[in-house]
Formats: sequence, C-alpha cells, structure tokens
Amino acid sequence: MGVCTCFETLVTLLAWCGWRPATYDFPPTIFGGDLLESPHGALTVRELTMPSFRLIGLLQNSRNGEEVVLKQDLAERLFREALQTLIKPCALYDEVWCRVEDNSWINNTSMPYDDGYQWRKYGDKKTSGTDFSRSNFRCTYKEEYECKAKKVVQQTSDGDTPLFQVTYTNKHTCNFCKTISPPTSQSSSFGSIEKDSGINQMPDSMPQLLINQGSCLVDANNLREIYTSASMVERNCEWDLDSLLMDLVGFVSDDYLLS
DNA sequence: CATATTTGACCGTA
DNA sequence: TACGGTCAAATATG
Repeated sequence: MGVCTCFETLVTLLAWCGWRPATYDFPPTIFGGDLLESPHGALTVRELTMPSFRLIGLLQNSRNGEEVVLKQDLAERLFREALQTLIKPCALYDEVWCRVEDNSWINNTSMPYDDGYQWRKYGDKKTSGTDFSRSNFRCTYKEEYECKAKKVVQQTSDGDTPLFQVTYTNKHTCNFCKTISPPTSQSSSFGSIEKDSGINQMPDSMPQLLINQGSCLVDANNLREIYTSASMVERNCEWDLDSLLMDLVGFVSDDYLLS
C-alpha cells in the first residue's frame, strides 16, 4: 500500500466516522489565510481534498511556524488525531443537518470542511442583518456534467467557536469526487434517525468508496472488517484502533524511508 | 498557461 | 427601490 493510498484510506475511514479535515474550501478571509487549524488543534492541514489527498500539501506545513516536523512524527500525529476522533467523533463536531426542501439541506457546523466535492466560488454577497458575507459555490463540473449542485456558506456567529450555515441545493449529477454528501432520503441508515423535528445527524453509513489498494480495489467495508477484532465486537466496540494505527504508521514510515 | 477567486455589474423578484 | 443570486472581467495562484 503506497503512502497516498494509505492516506486516502485513512481519510475515507475518517469521513465515515465523522472526522472533518480542515481545508480552505471556504472563504480564506474568514480564517485569515489558507492555513487552518483543526478545531482540536492537533494539526494544520492544507490542500486536502477527498478522495485525492494531497499529501505534499500536508507535509509542507506544521504548527506555529515550526520547521517541518519529521515525516514519521507528522504521520503519527495525524493518525493519533484520527484515532481520537474515531473514538469521540460527535464530541468534536457538534453539527446538525436539517432538511429544508426536497432538494435542499442545511448543515450548521462549527467547522466548514471539505465535503468531497469540488466547488467553484461564483459569488460573494454582503447580506443585510449580518456582518458576514455569503459565499456561493457551484459544482466545478457544472458545464461538463450539467451538474446543478450548489452550496451557500454563511457565517452566522463569531468568537472562539464561529458557526457556519452551509446550504446544499440539488444533488450532484456529476458523480465526481464523491465521498460524503448531504443525507438523502434513499439512505437506509438515515431513515432510522429521521424521526423527531426534522433535525438529523449525518448518516453513519460507510461511504461506498472503492479504495485503491495496490492493484486491486477494496470496498471500504472490507477494510472495516480487517480492523475489527472479535473481542472488540463482543464488547460492542468499534475498531481495533491500535492495529489500525500501527499498520498505517508502518505503511507511511516505509514510504518515507524510501523517499 | 490553465484554472480558481475576487468583486462590481447586472438582473429578477418582491 | 432594496435585496440577493449570478455573471464575467480582472486578478490571483500554482
């Protein structure tokens, strides 16, 4: 498993667990630049898109102007952050999805994140009643695939934990770079939690991504089975996290030593 | 040079 | 006429 595949795998797993990488997908001015700190302050991540994880961008940056840390150390930090998030995903991201109309979803989040699609900003408006501007995005592949998907990002509050309202309209028809999308009524797992008051969390179903593992494609569900030990299952726990960590760090370390 | 963002102009709606 | 969504030329970025 090469290093990029390793990271793509990790990001896929994280996406499934609700982890949200920091990106500059949203107006950089909000954060004063294109380097964002993840909310729990573990890493600065740059130029992260899913599923094409831009490893170079990640490795080029470290916190607080430090010299780039040792690659293996950086990898371990990333994975440890990931594991912490695997254990407590909901505590880190108190986000809520609300359905507005049939083709429209609102996501209130303290952390705008790369949702796996590629967007192009086409407008920025000052709106009445708020000091924050509203950013309009359309799918990058609007022309190519006649994709009508759009999203609007509106910061709704300031302070230590600013809030953002992200409105998605129309489903993607491009089927390009899809990882996580607003929940759909067709989502089987989503139906079970769509009960009270129209407020929902993201569905917890594994994204149906195929992960390029060497020469063969492996369904993400298979990966989960690999890293789920019998004892963990018995205790109704999720993952054999230590095994996952050691394997991932091992993959990355090997690649670093070769480069 | 290709692609993305910024930003004022334009236009539809209420 | 105010507001907000979109366009598109200018500008930035890699």
